[in-house]
Amino acid sequence: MRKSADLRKAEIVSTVLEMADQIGPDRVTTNAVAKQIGLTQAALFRHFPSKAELWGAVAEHVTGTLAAAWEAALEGVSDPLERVRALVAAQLGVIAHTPAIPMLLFSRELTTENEVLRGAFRERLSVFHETLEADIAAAQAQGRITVDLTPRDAAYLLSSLVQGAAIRWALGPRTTSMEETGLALLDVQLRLLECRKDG
Amino acid sequence: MRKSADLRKAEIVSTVLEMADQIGPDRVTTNAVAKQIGLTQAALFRHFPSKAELWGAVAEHVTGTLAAAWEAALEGVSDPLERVRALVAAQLGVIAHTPAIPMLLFSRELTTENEVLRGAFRERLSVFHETLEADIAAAQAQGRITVDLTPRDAAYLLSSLVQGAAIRWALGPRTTSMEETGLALLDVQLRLLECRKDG
DNA sequence: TTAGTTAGTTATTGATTACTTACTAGGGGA
DNA sequence: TCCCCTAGTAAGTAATCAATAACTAACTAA
Repeated sequence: MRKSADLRKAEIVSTVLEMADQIGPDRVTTNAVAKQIGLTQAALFRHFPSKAELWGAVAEHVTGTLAAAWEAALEGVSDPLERVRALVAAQLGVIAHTPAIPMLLFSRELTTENEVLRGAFRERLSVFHETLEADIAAAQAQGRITVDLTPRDAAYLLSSLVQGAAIRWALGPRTTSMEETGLALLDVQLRLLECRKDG
Repeated sequence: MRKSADLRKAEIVSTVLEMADQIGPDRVTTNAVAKQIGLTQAALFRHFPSKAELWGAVAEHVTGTLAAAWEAALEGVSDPLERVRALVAAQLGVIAHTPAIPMLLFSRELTTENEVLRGAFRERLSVFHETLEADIAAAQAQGRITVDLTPRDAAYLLSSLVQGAAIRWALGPRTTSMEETGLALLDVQLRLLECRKDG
């Protein structure tokens, strides 16, 4: 079936992401992608001049999805503690919906192969970290989070929580919901971070 | 230079680990390894019947190193809080010394390709988690760690801390010492976990 | 109706992969 | 000294990879 170039490009990108999760990013060959979609291998190169540019489009899609999820999560939320929770929850949600992301971070296409993509990903993750840090600092200023630690360290602990949950889920049997277990652990960590009222 | 088979095998395994870190696990071809050592590619197959068995030896070496590090760290340490710290510190140390480990967890050789290796790695990591969990429970019984969370969740937080530190270091510029920053963050998390004396 | 555009195919390329076969050299033990 | 085991080499193999070339069918606008 003949599709428009835009639709086909989007289909290729999403197929690459699916297959990257299923068989690993480096196993995603042009032939495998084409077969999965129902095209010939050569047809891919009508939409993307090289495989590297195909991976570039995939990376752009992923970083765009992340940014959109953060923006949506923070939409109209002003309470710093709620913003922290919303950010982490959004991150967990995107990873759960796009399980190839953790593997992608370590794939050769985004690290060894393409230094630009590696930089783009790192920059995006540092934006996440800085946003987290700022809201934590605000919560500390309100006396809602303990000042026993720096906002930077608290942000590291929270982003580590996401990464740990993602790793366990990606490597595990994937029976449980990553989002649920991640959010449950987030609640535990936030309770530790909150200033205790008891004596 | 002609070496004994045992020495050569060990040299091949350690070379694979080094190159896996430098260029990524899937980029480690038999040709690249042979060239790095100064042998012909065919010589590798005199020591390992297939590349899969070579990766098996690498995985065995890594899991063995981890187990040895844990044992050494816990040697003669009975205080549960100290054991927790020693375990996490040992884990950070091994990863810092063998930086290919995080990438290895997501490589096709240990996930898609070889289901046995994947299982071996997961089992080893769950042993780490259970040891951590037991010592945390002991520390809680002593009233040294808050009972606000389950030992399981606390262990998840600590292993996530290691994984997060490893990821940031592996993907980052690697200017700082992973072990130092990891240990510093460990202190922060342990302080949050410890029962507070103030009111 | 027709001419141009574009998504698609078939067939093939050179490079690289893991792996094999047949041969060689070198060192230690008798 | 001689011999034999073994680490190593030279020269290939089939399979698979990304990419290219030449061609075709389908859609669109004039």
